[in-house]
Amino acid sequence: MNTHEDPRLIATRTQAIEAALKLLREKGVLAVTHASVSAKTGISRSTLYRHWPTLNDLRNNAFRQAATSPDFAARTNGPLKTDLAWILGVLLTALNDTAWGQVAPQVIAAAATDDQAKSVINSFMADRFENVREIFNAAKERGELPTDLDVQPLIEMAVAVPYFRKLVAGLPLDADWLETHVDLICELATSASTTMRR
Amino acid sequence: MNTHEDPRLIATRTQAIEAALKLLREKGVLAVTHASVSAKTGISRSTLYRHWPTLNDLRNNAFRQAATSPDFAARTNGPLKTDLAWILGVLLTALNDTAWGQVAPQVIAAAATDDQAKSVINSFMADRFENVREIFNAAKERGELPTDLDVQPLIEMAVAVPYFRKLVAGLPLDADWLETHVDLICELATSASTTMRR
DNA sequence: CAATCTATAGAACATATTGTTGCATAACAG
DNA sequence: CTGTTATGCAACAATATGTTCTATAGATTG
Repeated sequence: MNTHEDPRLIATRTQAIEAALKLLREKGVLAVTHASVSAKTGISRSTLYRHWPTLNDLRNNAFRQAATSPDFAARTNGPLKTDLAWILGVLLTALNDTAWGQVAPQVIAAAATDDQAKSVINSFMADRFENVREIFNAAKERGELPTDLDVQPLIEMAVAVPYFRKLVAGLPLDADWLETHVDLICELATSASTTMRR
Repeated sequence: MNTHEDPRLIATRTQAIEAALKLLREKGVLAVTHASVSAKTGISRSTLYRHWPTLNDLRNNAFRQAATSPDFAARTNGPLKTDLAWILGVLLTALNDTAWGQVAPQVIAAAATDDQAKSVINSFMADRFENVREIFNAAKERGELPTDLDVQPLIEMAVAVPYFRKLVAGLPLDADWLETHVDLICELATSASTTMRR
């Protein structure tokens, strides 16, 4: 029975991933190679190849690490605007100030040609959608929104704009923008309530 | 005086770019190299290096070609909803069915590490913003919207969501989605008119 | 047309990246 | 203590990315 893994495996993995993430943040995807991680950790190149047979394997591991590091717990105390401002503020901080912000563009980049990277980004986004959905659902339960309102398009708008500004348009994410954005989403949620039912 | 360029230069450039774009669409960025373009055109590798000294130079040239191919002329006859549905329909078609749709993710990808690619995507997006802005401005002139309405956030929402769905979330762009999206943007434009002034 | 540039083709060379393999050594598990 | 397994090291191979040189074909100018 192998309930416990060889401690050497664990040590190699954790050290290598840590170094890979550091390289990823500081010098970009291209700087993450078996050779560079080897140099940074002292782990031999051949060992790294044994753990991650290809470059994409190695890099996607660093991607996953970056994607799981930010803390995205939603608050659902209400009112809607407060909760939305909170979760989008967390997203803003994550994009501006954490590893994920530096790494996300590179994951999107890799996702264009690599399925592992695509799965990293897609599952990350699914979690983000869920965070926002919880908030809308809580607003429904409090009676702030009608229960049959279709919130999916609202969720996408809430999350799409910050990513678009950061990744595609090269525009900044600051407090002013956030306030306007939250106002618009709330405006839309309440005004659309009269028309947008599913 | 050199008002006319050597026809050999022009021939080389046009053939190489055409081949590069084809490779870009069919096999992805990674397939665009001096060697592959040489094989496809018969132009010698050394000549290609003379025209585009680095891989990025070569690829960005193909990017620019893809970015200028779709036709994005805005219609501003009104009403707002009709014009918006038109321009976003053009964008939908471009992302689903043209070279740009296949290439855009790879340009975004490259933009993460390459400034030329960043400039390609940023100027492309600036043009898209302008298309939508014309439509809102026309609506203002017709009196459909108050003249002091701040349309920038609306423009960003209109354009951000399709790109986000395509590039980041891996969601489809279809007619149903388009209709909902246009409705929401119009809803927001008119309802926000009471609150969102600049 | 002749003389002179200029772009291209082709091949040889250089270097870095991305792995692969075999073997000795060190660490672990029972 | 004994077999098993992960690691370290060095050598090797294939490919990608350029560079440089020379001969030739094509363009331009007078």
